[in-house]
Amino acid sequence: MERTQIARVSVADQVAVILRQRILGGELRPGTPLQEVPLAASLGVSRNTMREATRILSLEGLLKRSIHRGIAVAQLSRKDVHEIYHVRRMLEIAAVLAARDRSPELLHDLRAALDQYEKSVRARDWVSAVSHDLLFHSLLIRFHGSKRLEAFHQKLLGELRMGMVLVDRRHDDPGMLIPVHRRLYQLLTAGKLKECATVLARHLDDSEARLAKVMDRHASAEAGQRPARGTSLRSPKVVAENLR
Amino acid sequence: MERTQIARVSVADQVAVILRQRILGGELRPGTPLQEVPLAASLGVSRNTMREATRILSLEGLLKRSIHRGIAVAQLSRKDVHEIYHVRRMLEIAAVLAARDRSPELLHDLRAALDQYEKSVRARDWVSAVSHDLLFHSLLIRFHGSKRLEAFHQKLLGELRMGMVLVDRRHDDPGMLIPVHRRLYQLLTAGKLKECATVLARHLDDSEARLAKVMDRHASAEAGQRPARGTSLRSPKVVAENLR
DNA sequence: ACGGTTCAATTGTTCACCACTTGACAGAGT
DNA sequence: ACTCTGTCAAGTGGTGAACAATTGAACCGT
Repeated sequence: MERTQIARVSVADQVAVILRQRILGGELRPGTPLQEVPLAASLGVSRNTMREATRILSLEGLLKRSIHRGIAVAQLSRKDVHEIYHVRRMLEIAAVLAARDRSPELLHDLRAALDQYEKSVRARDWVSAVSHDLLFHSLLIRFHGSKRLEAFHQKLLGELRMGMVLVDRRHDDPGMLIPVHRRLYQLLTAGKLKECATVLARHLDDSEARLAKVMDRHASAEAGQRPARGTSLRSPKVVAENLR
Repeated sequence: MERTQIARVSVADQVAVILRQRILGGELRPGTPLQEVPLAASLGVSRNTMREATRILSLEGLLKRSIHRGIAVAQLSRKDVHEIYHVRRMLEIAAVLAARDRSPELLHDLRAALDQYEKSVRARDWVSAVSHDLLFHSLLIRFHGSKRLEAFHQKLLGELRMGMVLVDRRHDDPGMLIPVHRRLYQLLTAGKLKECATVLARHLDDSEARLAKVMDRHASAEAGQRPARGTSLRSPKVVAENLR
């Protein structure tokens, strides 16, 4: 029988999904302050429900709550990026090395992610390309056979993606990564796990370096435009000017 | 100046802390159904605040929410235990191997945890003993230098501890683990990381086996007392009988 | 014994309200 | 001009009461 999981999710969860999409999709950029009342109104839910949703996302690390000061989309520092890549290296390499018993379906999923990735790149759909790039890495984690690790890794990728939305795709070619991923897949199916691990390690190093570079460029460009202290969460003046 | 971080936590967070203590301390046993209204009333907070707290704990894995069906203290299966130990092995062993640059303060904290552990065992304070046993392992993770890994590991230990509260301490001697921990500490300070890692691996295997054994015994004992299906979350009959 | 119906209990969600904190602003004092 | 201080509006934290939706036990007729 087709076990179509009936949509049995609370409104708060759905709101969290929507906000997550907007953040990860780059619609809500890091640092953006959010106000409960307008946000709740814009989605047609109550303030309490919105608060539950923001609570979820703040525990995921996508939003940052400062008590009595408001909520803002989280911002990744270069230190955060380095930390996340350190953990990714450990988890993903260990996953590949643990891939002795690789199920056909998992390999099939990897293949599908790879194909979708290439397809998106050819179609110049960068958002979809990044998604399938990261999906490929998520699938690697499944070799561990641990739901908890999968969830944790997914959370890490979510945070990382927040840093990625900043990058200017005109100066960065996601298509470059196609051959590496394809190589990883081939080595994996061939059972050459150690070689696969070393390629993966280099791939992650390279990936981190590219992201760090683009973040540096972004940070220095930003420093010229904004005050050094960063924008405060509250800004009555702006509101007042909008009312005029 | 003394930067005493002023307690700046929301009520919901404090409620979460209290519930966490009760769950981890064994006061609220796995499977126990919780009702929002009485629980909120017992702590003197509103239902909304209590819902925020339960949301936090359910995301931590300590509570399990079934929509419209209520909340219950989560229950660990043997499969969960195995999974958690698999992840622990990976994280903790990697941490030890990464302990080339071991700071004196971290070593000092490890030493302190060790001492406290032994002290608690001598005082027959099992709850405190378990706490410091796990604290020792948490500190190991700090060699990674990653806040995110620390938080994740902490979450794993929290879940694990929920399984531990079931064990009957009369049939299990926590003091047995003292020499192993002491050995780990010695090897670590001596810089014999590889040897330390193998000892740690065996320690974790042993630890898992002991917990699995005691959980099996508990499960079979429970099966004789309760209906096979497990208790349902709602039970109006009981309430009605209490009112008579 | 079986299958459908009723119904009270509980959770999900909304709403209105108040307390408290924050940060901008204006005026006093130097 | 500069700093300090009190004021004030905006916004979040938290409460309590209401209503809607769902569940599952009890009931009922066959």
